[in-house]
Amino acid sequence: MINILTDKVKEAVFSLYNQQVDEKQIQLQKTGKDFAGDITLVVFPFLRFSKKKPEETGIEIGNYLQENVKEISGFNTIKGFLNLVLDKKYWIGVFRDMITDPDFGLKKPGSENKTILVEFSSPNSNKPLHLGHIRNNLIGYSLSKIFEANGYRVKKVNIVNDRGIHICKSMLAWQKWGRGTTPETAGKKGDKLVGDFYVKFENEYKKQVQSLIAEGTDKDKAVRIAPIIKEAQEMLRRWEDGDKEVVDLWNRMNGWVYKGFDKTYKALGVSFDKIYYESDTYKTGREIVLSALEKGILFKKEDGSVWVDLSEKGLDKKVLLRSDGTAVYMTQDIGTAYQRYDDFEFFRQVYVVGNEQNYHFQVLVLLLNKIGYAWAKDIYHLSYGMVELPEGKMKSREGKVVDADDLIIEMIDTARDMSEELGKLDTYSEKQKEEIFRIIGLGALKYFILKVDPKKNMTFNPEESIDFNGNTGPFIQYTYARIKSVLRKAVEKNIEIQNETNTGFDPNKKEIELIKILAGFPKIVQDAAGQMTPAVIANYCYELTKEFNQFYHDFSILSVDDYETRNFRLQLSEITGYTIEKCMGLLGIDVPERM
RNA sequence: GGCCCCAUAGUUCAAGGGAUAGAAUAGCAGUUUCCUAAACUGUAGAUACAGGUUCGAGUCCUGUUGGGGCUACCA
Repeated sequence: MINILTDKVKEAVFSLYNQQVDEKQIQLQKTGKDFAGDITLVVFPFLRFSKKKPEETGIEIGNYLQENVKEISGFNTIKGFLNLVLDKKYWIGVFRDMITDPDFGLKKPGSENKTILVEFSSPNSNKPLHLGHIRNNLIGYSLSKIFEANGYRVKKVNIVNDRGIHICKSMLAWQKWGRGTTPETAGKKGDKLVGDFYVKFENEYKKQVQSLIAEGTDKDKAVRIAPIIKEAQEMLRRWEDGDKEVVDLWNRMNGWVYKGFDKTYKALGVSFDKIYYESDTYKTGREIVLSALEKGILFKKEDGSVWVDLSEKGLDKKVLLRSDGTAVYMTQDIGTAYQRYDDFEFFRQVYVVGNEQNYHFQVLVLLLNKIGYAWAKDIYHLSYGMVELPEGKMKSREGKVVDADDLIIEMIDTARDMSEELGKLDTYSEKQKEEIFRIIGLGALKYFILKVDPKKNMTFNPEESIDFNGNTGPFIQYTYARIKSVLRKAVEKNIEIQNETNTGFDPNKKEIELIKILAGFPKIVQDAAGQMTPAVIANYCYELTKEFNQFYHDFSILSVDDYETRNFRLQLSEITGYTIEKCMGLLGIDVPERM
């Protein structure tokens, strides 16, 4: 519709004022809430052509459009705004499209014939997942659904940082104080157990540093020479040499962690098409760096370390291989990116990584470009904001974190308490009930996080986030359950919904309003992909839900005698429920049949 | 020190340079003989400060203040 109007406005200006206008000057937008009309044209840009007052210009263009566009049934102008009213028949036409096309708003998977890679999660293998990872996972997962809905082939990938000093710290602490503990003997998830040893290491390390300082060593030196950190570094060297004992322990403990991660991923409802491990990709990275060094793209310092100079781009020099030849984070990321292009020939690669790594990705892209990879330009860093707690930033070293598993359980518990109190599910089996509690609890958590624009920092207040009223997941789920309930009642009453709507049918204002919102779904799906934000979907879904609740409150559906009205309202309810389900699906949120 | 990001009701979030800045929550006041009241209705409350660009600025530019991040031969 917007496209048709854009052309017609161009025509109008040409025929009225004999001027060509640039499409950028044609601003068509949704009419504001308190004004009559559906689409508004901003006429200010045309004043220099018409040489008339804004209102007169608006009326002239309005007249032209009404005569030449059959869907326009009227218009009004207020100041420089031309509000166009679309005919009810037009809206009923759109409504029929929605009803006949179950995939309304969604493109066929793979119709774009382009592959987008979405990297998310990217955990370290030395500690459990926390709230920050939850935001990361939810954004990444939702985004891949949104890309799919726009017709792209999507590959969800994860990179595990399984190599480096951090994992050696956990390993060392386990050797020292573990006494052979395993997740089984400790009765603990593997990632939790390994995380505990990481904390043990850090505590001991801190102690050693403090006593060194007390003995008169200065702080910087103490941090470097504490015996336990020396041991950890030695262990890392042995790992890089392939020392069997170290590698075996590394494999064993990582295995525990992955098992734990799998549980958390499963509980969150996210999955991956391919998991990369830094321990595999860092070697590729090193080869690339070495060959680039030969070509003179990089340079070597006297001590043998390899660097890239990005000062011409306004950035610093950056180390790529240490003087002992070992790889750093950046080296590994070069290797991973290369590997992925080799695997998938992506049209675009989106990294869902926190904004504290903005600099890292800026360097990565410039570097890949410098090395000569044409696909470097197709890399996009979706830099999401930090999740803060009301008392400030989470600090994993100080144990000030919200654990992912704990949070999920807490949300489900709250859903259970609330549901039992309301007592609407008393006739269901325990198993059925638990499934509903899970859907609600997770829905609350996911929606709370995804409704915020990824780019922005957000505050997570544990008390407020478990509120299930207002702009929340459960509010939307509740509306869905009510719609389902009405549809079930219709079946009980032997009322069959006919898939037809007479163009002569005259919906009331609220019904038209709902159709208008429903008709906006395809654009929302596109916008969400374009702006790479699930929040667009969440806010749309909330708006739709609220509108439906008002309709539901004000009008009867089943008890209407007039066949046509009742059938129309049932269709409207069905399509609203279906659209809610699609939206929530794009967010990775399930909807319950009842609650 | 240098570079980057952010600042909207008490609080948590919205607002592609466009109309009277939307919601939610907390507060106050209401709505259940009727399809699920986890609902609906009403009420009050905000663009950090100072300039500038523009017909028009929460949005763009400059400065100030306040907050966060990066600036490792950690990942």
